[in-house]
Amino acid sequence: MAPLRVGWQQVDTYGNRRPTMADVAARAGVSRALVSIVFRGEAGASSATRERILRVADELGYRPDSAARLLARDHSRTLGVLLTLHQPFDADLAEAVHPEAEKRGYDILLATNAPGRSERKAVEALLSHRCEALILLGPGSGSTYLDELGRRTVTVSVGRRITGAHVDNVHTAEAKGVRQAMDHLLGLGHRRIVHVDGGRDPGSAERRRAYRAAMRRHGLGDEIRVVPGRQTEEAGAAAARSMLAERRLPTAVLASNDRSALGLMMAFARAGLDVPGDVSVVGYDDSHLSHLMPVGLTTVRQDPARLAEHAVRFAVERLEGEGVAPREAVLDPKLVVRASTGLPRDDA
Amino acid sequence: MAPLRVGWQQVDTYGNRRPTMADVAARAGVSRALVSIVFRGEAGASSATRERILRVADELGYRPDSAARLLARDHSRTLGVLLTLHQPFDADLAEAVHPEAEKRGYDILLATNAPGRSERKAVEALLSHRCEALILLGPGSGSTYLDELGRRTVTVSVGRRITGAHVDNVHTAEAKGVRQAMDHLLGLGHRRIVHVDGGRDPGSAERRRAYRAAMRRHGLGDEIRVVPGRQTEEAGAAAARSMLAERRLPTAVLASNDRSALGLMMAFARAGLDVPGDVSVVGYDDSHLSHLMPVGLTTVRQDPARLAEHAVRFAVERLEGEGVAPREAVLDPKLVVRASTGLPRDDA
DNA sequence: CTGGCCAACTAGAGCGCGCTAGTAGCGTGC
DNA sequence: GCACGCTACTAGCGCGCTCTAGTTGGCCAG
Repeated sequence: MAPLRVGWQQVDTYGNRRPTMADVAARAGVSRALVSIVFRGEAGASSATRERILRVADELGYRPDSAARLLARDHSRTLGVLLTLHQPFDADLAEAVHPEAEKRGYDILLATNAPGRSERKAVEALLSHRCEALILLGPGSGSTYLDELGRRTVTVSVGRRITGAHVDNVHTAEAKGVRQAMDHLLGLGHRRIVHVDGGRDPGSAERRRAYRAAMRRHGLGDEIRVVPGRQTEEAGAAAARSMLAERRLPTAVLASNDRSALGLMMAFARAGLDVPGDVSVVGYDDSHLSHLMPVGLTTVRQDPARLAEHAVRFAVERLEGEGVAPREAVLDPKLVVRASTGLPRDDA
Repeated sequence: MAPLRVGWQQVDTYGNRRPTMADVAARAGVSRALVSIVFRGEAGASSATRERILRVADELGYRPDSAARLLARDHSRTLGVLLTLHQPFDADLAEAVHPEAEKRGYDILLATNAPGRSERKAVEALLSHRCEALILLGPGSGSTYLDELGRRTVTVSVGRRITGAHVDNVHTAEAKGVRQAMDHLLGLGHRRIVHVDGGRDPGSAERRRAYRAAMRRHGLGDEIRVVPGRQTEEAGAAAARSMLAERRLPTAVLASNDRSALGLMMAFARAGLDVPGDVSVVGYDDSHLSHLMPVGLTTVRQDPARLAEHAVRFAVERLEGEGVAPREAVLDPKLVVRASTGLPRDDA
């Protein structure tokens, strides 16, 4: 005798089984396959039948089951996105990825890394859900792991350039952005320009390097000063406090991103310093806060929509084109001058 | 003759099929069922076999397939979380939900609503992935829809109190928080206190009501003034500008949340006003920026960890306990006094 | 020696879909 | 008249797992 399955699955609070394709097919008087055709939007059903099936499905409250779909399909048509919830720029990116993926007929699955929840774990979760490609927003993992990952799965790194790994890269030309910012500061007459570093956060290494290069190019190698930090308001504020404590206030600060710049400005304000009267501040990202700040923040704009567009395109083209090699897209950033930068103070 | 499946599924960039339980079983010389038992951590395998299976799985790089698992299981043990990426408080909550769910053996699936991507769509996505319960962070949908949803699926609303719908509610005692804030302001001698509203954003209605009640209770019914807004920095700044334009500056402003308060403070600063010298500002949430602000923000603290804990507990208990009715948890907020509030200016 | 019990393990249906191979029915051209 | 093509539809396997209902073998009591 056939074994009977006792526990029924997927019941609502009334104990009703949730309807499946078979239910719709039975009620519409057609085969399951035809319902499948209709729901996939494929050719092969007359418009009359199509409408009837959709009507019946609606009556029953039928919704396709992603789990079953994922399992049965040759291609899951799902992109996994890894982000850090607390990075507003990641939110901008993730939001831009959505419509871009939809346009190409792909679904999105989100996973987050947070303190206590490692990036690897989040990636494993995405892969276990059959994501065909991964879009990693500012991944923190080492390039060895990412290389391994990139060979298993189509992988795109956004906002952090991964060298020597089998992954697509999409990022802005950090060096170019920093150079614009530095030229702007140097043009105003600043010499004692400090860089508040972003530590291991995405883009930081490139920005730091570009700062150093710009200083040297202008014969200011001796003035190079990098204050350690991270891409958070807290770190920016801490950096400001440490500069104040050391009584070595520069005339200008180039922050690793807007959040750090925001922290800097807040701490300077607390100390009674005027921006840009006493010290100029430049950020990076052009987050939505930059133009709201009491003193509008001069910053380097990155365009999340275009970054997202390239990321999705790279992923999809590599999934669909046979044997396409990983590529790199480098977008041009643009300096946005607002009120947080001005002439150096007199005593300097 | 049996039809042959041509397209193989889930291949890596080398064209290798990803290993399944059957592969592990074959290599370890056991049945698939036993591998399943081991990976589910159930009793019924000797520790020697257990270790061997895990070793073989590791050698092959086997990872369980969530899609298949979801499909086969009686209970998916998956909670769907809906959030707004751009709300930092949602990020705090979502981050706190994760470990709480894990502790109870549940998985998390994230979905976001964004401009252009409706909440319903996000919810449908979660349901299609077989989430057993939904944890909605500040849901924006109407109670009719949420009621319908709550009867189909175990649903918890966090941060927004939904009345008359079959859902669990977890939120702070908004009235109590606002009352504390108002008592603080009134105690300082403020009378002309304006509320900058959060519009339809979560918690706004309760906060607005509590503001009105507090004003009336102190015989200040005539002074009640609600400036429309939203829970964003932009809206706060706009509200500040409109107050300045009307030349009717209150002595204190109670904002709907910290983001709005931040916008207010920035706009006031731009206008050359001193906080709290010219105007006091109170926020809501106690986001991590509150204590970094140039002038520390007086605000009402909500504890995201405790909110998350209750939300997960409600969901899980209702899933596992038969016929448990939806409940409500109301957590006590706490006023945190910092530097953004002080005595009313003299002319008032 | 027999029977019973338990721990360790296996067989195989089925979750809800996608997809290939097939069929039925109906013009259409010669 | 028949071959042909085309549209509209169906049959049924298999995706990788879970889970019920077994089976097997070893050990011990009677």
